[in-house]
Amino acid sequence: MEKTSSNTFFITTPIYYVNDKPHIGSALTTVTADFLARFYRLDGKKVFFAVGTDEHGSKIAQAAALAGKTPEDFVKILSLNFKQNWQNLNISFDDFIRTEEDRHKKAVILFLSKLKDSEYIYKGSYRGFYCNGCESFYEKTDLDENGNCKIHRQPVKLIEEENWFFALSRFSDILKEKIASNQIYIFPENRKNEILSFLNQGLKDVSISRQSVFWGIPLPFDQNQITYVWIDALINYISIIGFGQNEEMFYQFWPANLHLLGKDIARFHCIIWPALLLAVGLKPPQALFVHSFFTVEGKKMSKSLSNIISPSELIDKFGVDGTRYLLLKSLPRENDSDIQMKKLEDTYNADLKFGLGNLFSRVLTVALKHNIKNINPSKEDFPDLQKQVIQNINNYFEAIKTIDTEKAISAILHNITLVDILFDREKPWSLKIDEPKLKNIINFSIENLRLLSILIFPLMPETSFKIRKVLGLDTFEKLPTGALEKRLSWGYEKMTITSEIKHLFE
RNA sequence: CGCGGGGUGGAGCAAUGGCAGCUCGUUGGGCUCAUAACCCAAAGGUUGGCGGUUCGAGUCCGCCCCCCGCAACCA
Repeated sequence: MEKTSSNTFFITTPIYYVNDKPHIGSALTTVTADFLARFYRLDGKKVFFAVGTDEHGSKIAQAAALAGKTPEDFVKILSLNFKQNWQNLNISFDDFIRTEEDRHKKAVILFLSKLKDSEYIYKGSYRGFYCNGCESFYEKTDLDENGNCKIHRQPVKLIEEENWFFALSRFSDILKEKIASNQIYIFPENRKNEILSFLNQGLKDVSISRQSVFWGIPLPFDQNQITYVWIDALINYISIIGFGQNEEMFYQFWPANLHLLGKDIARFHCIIWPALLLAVGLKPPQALFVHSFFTVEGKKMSKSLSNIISPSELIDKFGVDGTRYLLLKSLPRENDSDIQMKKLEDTYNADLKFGLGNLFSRVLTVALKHNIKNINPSKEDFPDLQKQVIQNINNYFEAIKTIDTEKAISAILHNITLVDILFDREKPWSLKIDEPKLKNIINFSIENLRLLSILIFPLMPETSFKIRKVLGLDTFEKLPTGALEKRLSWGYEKMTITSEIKHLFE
């Protein structure tokens, strides 16, 4: 079945496993998704932006027991923590799904029933190394040099149990074809190539259930087996838009336009998930963006190194918008990239405090010094520079198509520089009030600020609003189709400088 | 020889075979409207190594060295 509307945009982040805390990695994915969601709302799309938490599995059950809580109470608190973190980062999600919610469980049960009805499910046996302490299975590669569990340093047992299997192997060719032809568009390209080369080796079937786990969703056709958490988790992408419960909404948004994810979970999303969907007759997602990881001061982020940076640490230092900006500018695409506090501070100062912030102050100070409050930009205000501004805006749009946030930001910075150069060249502060050039300079600069306020909105919504308020402009989070282009045209509206100037960034 | 990506000034990146550029940082100068801000300039490179093709190679070819990603149920 086709999507019922071509104007919708369904975008997701992974649902985060509640056993880990939110860190700058999960914040990175989430902020990037928010940037896109906000952009597409401005661009006239009907956006559905989904986030959530993954709450099942034996690890959670153990952690809950350790904390002396029931799993239900335990995950509720942890899930809320994620939600609050995203709210703190001003994430404009449209819905937040928890795998413990009834609506999700219902969707999982329906999905698995359909899967069972397909010819792709069979019973087989699963072999793995079982650690009593962890109550979970490991692969050989997960064990330490003595073949013991890394956490408990205890010997593990090779256990074989009956599981239900999904015939993933039968999807190799169809997936290859769809990915190679970009019907399932995986990018950046290196990730697509990786997935394709993996597919070329042929796929093995995967087990979709566990016997030894109790915290999860029982299979509808075998109550003794619990749905394997990954299968459970992936289904969130359809349960959140009403799979099996709200058909109208579901077909409005499915297939997803874009799944965002980190490279660690590329396989599940690029192979297993599309195969599962195809098995039950649903369309695979249209696009998957796989980003790379941050290292911190040259080292992998890990609990054992205790070098994990939390979003709140960055917010304390750089504010919400500053944090969003720095994450987006640092988004690692093809390769991992290194985060260093010193560098983040440098970037914050150069781009925000002394770039955008300083520009805002100097432009408004000069305008008010000459008592110019009413701004009416025209095509005659430095047409050569206008051309460059428009070129940069085009570059910004192009960059967003490929989720190249660094390039999008670079386009914004270029427009800031244009005004700084103009000021230095024309020295408006020294001009007399009746010199016609003065008006052109102020017009150009303020109009550029207006355009910037729109361009930065998806990145830094609060800062955008601050600028607009001072310029006497309305604020908005979504626009009808085609309206963004109009609003980005030179001289779209008159402005009146209304309030006192405050610094944008401290 | 498992598959794939890459090695370019201190950092991050860019260059259909045609003067090796951009952003940040550093240094010097200018300016003083602006948040020690802004503008200009300079320094800084044998483009990982060796060889080859070519009038001309970061770019093409061969060999070598080094880094990184992926190699399945880690939720």
